[in-house]
Amino acid sequence: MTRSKTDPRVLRTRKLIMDSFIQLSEKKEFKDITIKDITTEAMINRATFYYHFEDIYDLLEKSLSEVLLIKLDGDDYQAKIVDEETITSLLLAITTFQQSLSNRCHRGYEDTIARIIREQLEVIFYKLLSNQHPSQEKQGLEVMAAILSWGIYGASVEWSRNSEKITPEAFIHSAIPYIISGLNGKQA
Amino acid sequence: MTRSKTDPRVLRTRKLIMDSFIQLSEKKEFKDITIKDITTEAMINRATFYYHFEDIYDLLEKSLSEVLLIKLDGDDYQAKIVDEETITSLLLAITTFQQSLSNRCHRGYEDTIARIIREQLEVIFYKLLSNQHPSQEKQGLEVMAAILSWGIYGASVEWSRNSEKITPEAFIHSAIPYIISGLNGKQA
DNA sequence: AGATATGTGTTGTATAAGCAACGAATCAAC
DNA sequence: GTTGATTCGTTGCTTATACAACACATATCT
Repeated sequence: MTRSKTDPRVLRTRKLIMDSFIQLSEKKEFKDITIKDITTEAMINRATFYYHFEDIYDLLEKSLSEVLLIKLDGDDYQAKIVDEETITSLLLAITTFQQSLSNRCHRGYEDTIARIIREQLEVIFYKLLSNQHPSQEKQGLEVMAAILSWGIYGASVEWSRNSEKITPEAFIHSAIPYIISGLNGKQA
Repeated sequence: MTRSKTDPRVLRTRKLIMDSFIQLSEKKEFKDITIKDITTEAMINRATFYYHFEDIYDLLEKSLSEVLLIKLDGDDYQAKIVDEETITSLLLAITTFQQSLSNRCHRGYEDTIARIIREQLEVIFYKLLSNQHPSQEKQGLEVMAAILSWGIYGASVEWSRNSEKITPEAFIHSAIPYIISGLNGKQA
C-alpha cells in the first residue's frame, strides 16, 4: 500500500490481467474461466495473480469497478453528479458487462455476480452523492446509495428479461423517471 | 544469459522498448530520439533500458534484426533459402525500415545506420546459406553473404535515390536478376 | 474404490524492474 | 566563458514477478 499504486509494474500487470479477463469472458461464460486461463492469456505467472487479487471474484469486483469508473469519464468522476446522464451511462455499463459475462444461464453463480455488481454500484453512488452533497449526513447518503444501487440493478435485471426486444438506451429512458422521482423527492 | 531469453518479463520489456522505438521513429528522425524518449514512451525505467541494451545503436541493431526475421516468417526461417522471394522480402523490409528511420537527411548518422543494417543483413544471409548448403566450407559462405548483403544494401540505397518514382516491388523485380545471377553462378 | 488429471491457493527463492542519486557529457542561452 | 538544463551511463537498494514445489480439492475414467 506504500506506493504500489503508482508502480509501473503493478499498473501493467493489473491491466494485463483485467484485459485478459474481459477478453476471455467474451468467449466463454464466467463459470468456465479458470485462473490458469487468465494467467496464460495474460502471459503472467499464476502466483502473480494472487499477489494482486484474492480470487476470481475479487478480480471480477475490481474489473467491474474499473469499467464503471471509466464509463464515468475516468478520474474526473468527482465532478459528476447523480443525474439522468450518469445513471444512464452506469446502467448501460452494467447491462453490457452482464451481457459479456453471462452468455448463458448459470444459476448459483448469478447470485454472487449480482451481489458484486450491486455492491460496486453502491460504492460508486455513495462517492458521487458525497461529492454532490458534502454537508449531508453520512447515514442519509448511505441509504440513498443503497436504494439507487438496488433500483438500478433491478432495472438491469428487468431489461435482461426482455432482452433483444428493446435497446438498452430506450429501456433506460423509460425507467429513468421512476428512479429520478425518488431521487428528487429526497433532495427536495 | 541463463534463462533470460524465455523469461516473460524480459520478453515483455524488450517488446515494449522496441515497439516504442519503432513508433517514435515514425514521428521524428533517428538523431532526435533520446533514450529518455524511448523509456518514457515505453513507460519503463531508464535503468531498465541499459539492462537490455548497450546504447541506442544496440537497440537499432536488435530491432532491425527482429524486423528482418519476422519478415522471413519468424522462427521457421531455417526452412527458408536464398531465392528471389527471400531477397525480395528482405529488400522490402529494409527499404520500409529505412524510410521510417530517415524521414529527413542526417549526414554522419547515416553511416552508422548503414553499417548496422548491412551487418544484420550479412548475419541473416549467412544463416540462410548455412542451412541451404550445410556441406559448403565456411569461408565461401561468408564471402557470399558479404557480397549479398552489400549488394542488397546498395540496391536499397539506389532505390531511395529515386524514391517515389517507382514502387519498391517493381524496383526489386528489376534488380533481382543482377543479384541472382551472381548467386547462381556461385552455386553452379 | 482407486487412479489420473486438472485447478486452487500458498510458500521459498532467484531475478528482473523500479527508483533515487551520482558524476560526466552535451547543449543552450546569455 | 560561465551558468543552467538535459541527457547519459552507472550504482545500491527496494520491490514485483517468475518459477518450482507443495497440499488440498474436484472431477473423470476404468
